[in-house]
Amino acid sequence: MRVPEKPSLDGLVEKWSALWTERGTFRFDRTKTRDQVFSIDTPPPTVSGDLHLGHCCSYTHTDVLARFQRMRGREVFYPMGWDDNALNVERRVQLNYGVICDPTLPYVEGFEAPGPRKSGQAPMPVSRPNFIELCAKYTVEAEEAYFKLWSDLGLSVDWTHTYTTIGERAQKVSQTSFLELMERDLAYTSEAPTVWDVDYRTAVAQAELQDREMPGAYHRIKFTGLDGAEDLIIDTTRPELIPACVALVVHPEDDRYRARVGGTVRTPLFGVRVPIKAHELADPEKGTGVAMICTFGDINDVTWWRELSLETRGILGEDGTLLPISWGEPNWESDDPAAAAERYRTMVGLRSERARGRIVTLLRASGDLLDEPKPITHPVKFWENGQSPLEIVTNRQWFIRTVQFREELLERGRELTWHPDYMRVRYEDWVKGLNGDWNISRQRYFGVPIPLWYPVSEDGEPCWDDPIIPDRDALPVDPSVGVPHGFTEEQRGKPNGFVGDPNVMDTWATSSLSPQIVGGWGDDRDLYERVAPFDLRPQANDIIRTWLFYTVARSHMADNRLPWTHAAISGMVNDPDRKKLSKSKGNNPDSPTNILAEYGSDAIRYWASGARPGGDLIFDRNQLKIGRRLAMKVLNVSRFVLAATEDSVALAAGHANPAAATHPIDRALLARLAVVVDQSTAAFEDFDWARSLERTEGFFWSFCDDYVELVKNRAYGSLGAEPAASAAAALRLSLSTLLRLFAPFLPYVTEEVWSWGSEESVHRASWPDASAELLAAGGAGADQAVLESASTVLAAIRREKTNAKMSMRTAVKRAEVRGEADALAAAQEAAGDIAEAGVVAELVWTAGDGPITVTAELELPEAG
RNA sequence: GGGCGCGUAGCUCAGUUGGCUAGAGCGCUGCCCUUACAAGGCAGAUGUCGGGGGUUCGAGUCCCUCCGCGCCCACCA
Repeated sequence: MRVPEKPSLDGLVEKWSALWTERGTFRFDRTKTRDQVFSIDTPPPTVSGDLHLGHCCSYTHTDVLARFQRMRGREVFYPMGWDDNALNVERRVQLNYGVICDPTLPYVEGFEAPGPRKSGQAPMPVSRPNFIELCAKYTVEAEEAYFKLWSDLGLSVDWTHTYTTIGERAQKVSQTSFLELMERDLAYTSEAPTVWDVDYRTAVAQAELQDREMPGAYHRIKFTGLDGAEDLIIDTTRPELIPACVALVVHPEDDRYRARVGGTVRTPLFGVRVPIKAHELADPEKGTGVAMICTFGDINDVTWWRELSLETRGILGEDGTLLPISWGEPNWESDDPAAAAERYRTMVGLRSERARGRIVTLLRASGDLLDEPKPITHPVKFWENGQSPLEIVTNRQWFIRTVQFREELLERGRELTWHPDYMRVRYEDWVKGLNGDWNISRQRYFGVPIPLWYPVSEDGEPCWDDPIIPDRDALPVDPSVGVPHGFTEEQRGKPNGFVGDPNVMDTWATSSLSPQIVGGWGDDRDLYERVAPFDLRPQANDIIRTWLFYTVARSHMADNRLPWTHAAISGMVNDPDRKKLSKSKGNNPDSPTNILAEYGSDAIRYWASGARPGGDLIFDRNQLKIGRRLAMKVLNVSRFVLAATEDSVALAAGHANPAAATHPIDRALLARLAVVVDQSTAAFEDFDWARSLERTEGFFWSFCDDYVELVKNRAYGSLGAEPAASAAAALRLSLSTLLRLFAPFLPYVTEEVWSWGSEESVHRASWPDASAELLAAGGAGADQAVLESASTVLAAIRREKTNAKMSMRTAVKRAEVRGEADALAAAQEAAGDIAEAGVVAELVWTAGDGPITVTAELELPEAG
């Protein structure tokens, strides 16, 4: 037993993080079988973002659950991954190194990046391989920072099972899975209207869309009626798309326009004849009830275009600017091609917003703008990390089928156990609202390549529908570098040669395979069978529609089962004004590293663990302070218990003398603690870490404030050896139990204290068992009222002293305790302890009515 | 527009199937260096449980309704 004189929290994080690693405390034992294992499909954090407290929060929740399961005897498979395969990384690299990728450039050996660019300075174009090198460099550095934080936070991860989503193994799994889906026609390519980010020049998926309130304006515009028919008036926020107009649409039931359906009008400025169509999606209440269909302004346009079989007049290029058009040619017929061309010429090369300004001038001049634009704010779709509104352009993409599995995926959602249960609704809403298959191709560079080549025909055209598939054992491949069987590099891009697919996969297309990647699927069947399907998917609620949904979908398609049995969903961290923490909002209080240094890991974990499953958490320094105080209290009370009871009993559970806790108040304590253990355990089994902590903490403070105060002197031996042994047994057993109950939450301080009396880690100790330990040691059948009543009497005596403005050490000549008979009798069982703790010479018990009251006659100090 | 969650002390939150005078911590006020702990301890004050209606012997808890906040989905001409 090595109990320090002056215990301290300083240095515990460094000390124990290092020792746990050195001793392999959290190493996964892969000899264990599936039923002995508890496997966790840990979220791989996106390493491109800034570290913030939200990370600390949800990862703490996972770790707390992992530690509980480990102590319960499960062999915990708890790996970590880094999601470094992403457009997000490219964004950061562009910013940090001042470069932009230009795949046409050749590789430069020993390239030095210019660094963050100054305002007005253009980014330096670099080759694709150079760009990827920079991405790799960036992710390595970023991952070190993440590792440091996770390690300091005390995550009990087995770091020998770490993966990155850009790593070779992930690429292989991702490409293998893609090819399997392709073989089964569950992945397909198609040229179609695509939601497009014009800055990053890539497609994005439905799940990555985000609405932002943006200023806009209604423009009231006249379409000319033909053959004597009246003009039709529309309201639009996007007049610049008039050249892309292919039809007008009204609701079939709208009497104002019913007669016009099937007719034709002429577009303003460009003189194009467009049909008037009817469709239920047209809302008579919106604007004039007539909508302009353009190819394409929004997702509705795509629906109308498809369902009404309209023409295509695409005017937007992949960079978001208006393309040149040959007015008068097929598909661009105009009643006055020369005028159309003259007007349109001034808009070419502009992005939507500037083109809009330009066309308003033109419309005003032509008299087709009937009113001044009426400013409004309206929601506009953005890529969640983008800066410009999304456009819709038509090009070739790869898709994974999801829509046809809607019902089956809903069923999977019902099969999964959600913590909390109501999070299932978000999943169901999302699945019900799927409006297209999952677009997995991204026109980017730092990602898992689509592992395909395409033959090039005699006339130099790639045959997109006839891909050349690599051998499975050659995976992963990068088709921009590798050459397919039967071809040579010289044939790349040549007639009768081949081209590589230029695209990479959406990051979710790889991270949705995290169970397969980390579980050894494909390469290590033995491991996979020991861990899959996983027990737990922990994650935050903001990525239910992406990561959770995609993982369920992939598992359903590949294995026809759920990837895991439980999903534990965390909330978000908000600032005190309930706004999401975000650097751009300037409310990111401090880096987690600084917070860790200031309050300590246990304090952060305490704060994080206060969030219920699914519940949001408010950043609150106060809670951090309390957490630190709790850790300090654990240290101090442990010191007292161990020092005061040394040589009485051994610390570890099972070594306590079961017969030793004989005193009624000690037995009452054990009985009460037994209830706490049962409640904490039940809460944990239901994945409710917050409740477990709350139960333990509540007990702990009353243990310190009341019980320890009551029995302190007796434990020192003031009432003799046998009463002291009883107190010592109860104190030690309680401490041992409390340390283990706290261990998942406060791993550092509990490990420190545990180490004073044990060579083993508290994190490999067994979770407390109420009946085997506490009830067997004397708690069985004990009257808990003894502790409660004795505490009440002690508090009343303290109150007397406080009221008299006297020290707690002040002696009491005589104290009369009045109260209802049962409570009195219970307190009387602890008379000796009360007298010791209150420094009472004579205790008098008087039965009466009502709650316990005490009248104390204090030993007043002599005057002068 | 549809849905989910939330609304309890100045603040952050417990209050599990309805049951004694509604709790904790922080903050506030006062007292105390008490040999585990002064970056501490002890004690005290503090509430129309968002509003209104209903069921019940009894409602913070169940039902209806309204208000407010957060989020998700849809719409976004």
